[in-house]
This record gives sequence, structure tokens and C-alpha cells, in this order.
Amino acid sequence: MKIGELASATATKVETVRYYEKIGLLPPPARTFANYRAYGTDHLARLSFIRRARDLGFTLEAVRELLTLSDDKSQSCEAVDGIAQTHLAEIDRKIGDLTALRLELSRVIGSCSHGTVADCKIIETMGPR
Amino acid sequence: MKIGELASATATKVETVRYYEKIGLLPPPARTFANYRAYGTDHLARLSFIRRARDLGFTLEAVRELLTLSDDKSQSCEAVDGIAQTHLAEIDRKIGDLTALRLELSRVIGSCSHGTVADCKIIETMGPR
DNA sequence: CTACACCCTGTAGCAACTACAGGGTCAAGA
DNA sequence: TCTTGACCCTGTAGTTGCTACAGGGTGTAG
Repeated sequence: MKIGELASATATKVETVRYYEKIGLLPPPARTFANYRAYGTDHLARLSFIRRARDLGFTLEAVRELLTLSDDKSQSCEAVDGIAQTHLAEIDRKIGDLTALRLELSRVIGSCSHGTVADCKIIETMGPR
Repeated sequence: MKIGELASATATKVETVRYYEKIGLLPPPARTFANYRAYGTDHLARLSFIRRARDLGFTLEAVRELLTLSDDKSQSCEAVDGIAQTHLAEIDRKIGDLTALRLELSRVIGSCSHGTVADCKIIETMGPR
């Protein structure tokens, strides 16, 4: 299959597919006589994996590790679980940060009495103490 | 005051201060004979404002708008409130996205039976359907 | 007088793409 | 047969918000 087909089959942009190849996440496929990339089902599987992991928020570095691990079927699942746990903790941290931020911002907004900028509490909040 | 003093007074890195100047967020200060940047209290106030807005998660573009608005004291607070509301909505969207992601990832992790990679549910989840 | 902490400019790097510019290829319709 | 349009190629630069050098100059304390 050509790059456009692979891309649409995985809801990926063509440029992104080429980018994944460039950074070594997706192996370079065979080429047609016209120098077009020709992908097989193994590429489709690998790209699906990458996309799914990305959808779950894993970084490309984590995806790279997961791909390496998934190639060694006899290994223990421990390392995979570890990467996922670390990622989950990171998501929790982000949610916590955003929730605290949300609270503070909504407090700032709540203080707005809709007058002029001169006595705008939102602007005032950001001024020097 | 010199750039290092301004930076430490606002918990900012020196490079970041220069960066803000480069992108036109902080006006270029006077220079000493030795070509050192010499800041006054107006710069301190402006940088404090920028940092506070950044802490609240506003993008630099939003900060730029807020700064412009805060310069025109007679204007209505409406535009300021609008920017803040938009930002709050964006934070809510992010929290929602992360929460959904968290749920899905924890489900994936929960299915891990700690065997080998061959029958790892985490890896399996990311394989082709 | 010599360390050492500070200052300067300018450029490159980070993540993870995205968007060109400037070309080549191929199948279908007039 | 020609040409239009959709696809493909490479390579580079842009995005956000900094951060980290490299390779210099300056100022002060001991």
C-alpha cells in the first residue's frame, strides 16, 4: 500500500508517517520503481500500535520502548507495566496541576465586577503586590 | 537594577527575560556604559504581570493581549474577562481529556496479569484489532 | 592582579509534529 | 494525445516557550 493509504488507514497524516520513519520509529519500507514507499501489513500493525500508544498519551520515547519490549515476546510484562504506571502517575500530576489552576483562575474571574480596566480585579490580580 | 536582579526578583531565568524582550513582551531597557541592561520599577511590574499570567496558564499571546488591555485603563473589563473565560474553557477541556485518558489507561493497566510479553494485555491493547 | 561572578550576542536544541517549496508520477477524461 | 488533478518525493522551516551553550566582555573582592 502507498503512504496515503497507510496514513488514512491509521488516521495519520502522510507527513507524520514520514516523520516516524525519519526518527526510526517505523522501519523504512520497500520502494516502487517510481520511488514511492510500499508498505505491508507489518507496517500497518506497527503504525497502529504507535498511534494507539500516542492516543493513550505515551511520549514517542515511551512508544519506542514499548515497541522494543513488544518485540521480545518471552520477556516479563513487568517493564511494560512500569512504563504504563509511570505514565499514569504523570497524567495524575497533570490533572492535579490543572485542577489547582482551574480553581485559582475561576476565583480570579469571579472577582470581575465588569467595570473598566482601571478597577478590573483580573488585571489587578496580576499587578505587583 | 541589572538583569540578574530583575530575574531573581520575579523567579525568572535571565535567558527568559531576554527572550521576553526579543519577542517584544518586555520593552528594551536603558543600557549602562558597559552595555548592561538597566531596569526600573516599571519593568519589574510588567515582568511580574507576565509571570503571574503565565502561572495562571495564559499563553504568551494571551499575555500580550492582557498587557495591551491593561494599558488602556478607561476600557471596559469585558475583553479581559473574555480572554480569561476562554482560557478557563480551555483548561476544562484539557482536564476532561486527561480524565478520560486516565480512565482508559488505568483500565489497560488493570488488565495486566504480570505474565510474559506474549500475553501482555497492555501490549495486546495496542495491537491491530 | 587574578579569580570569579556576572553581563553581552547569537545560535541551536527540546517535543511532536505541520506546512510549505519545488519538484516527479500516474490514471482518467476531452 | 494532451492535460488536469491527485497523489508521491526530498528537504527545510515553522510552531510554543523557553533553555543551553559558545565565545566573548565587565566588575569587584581578596
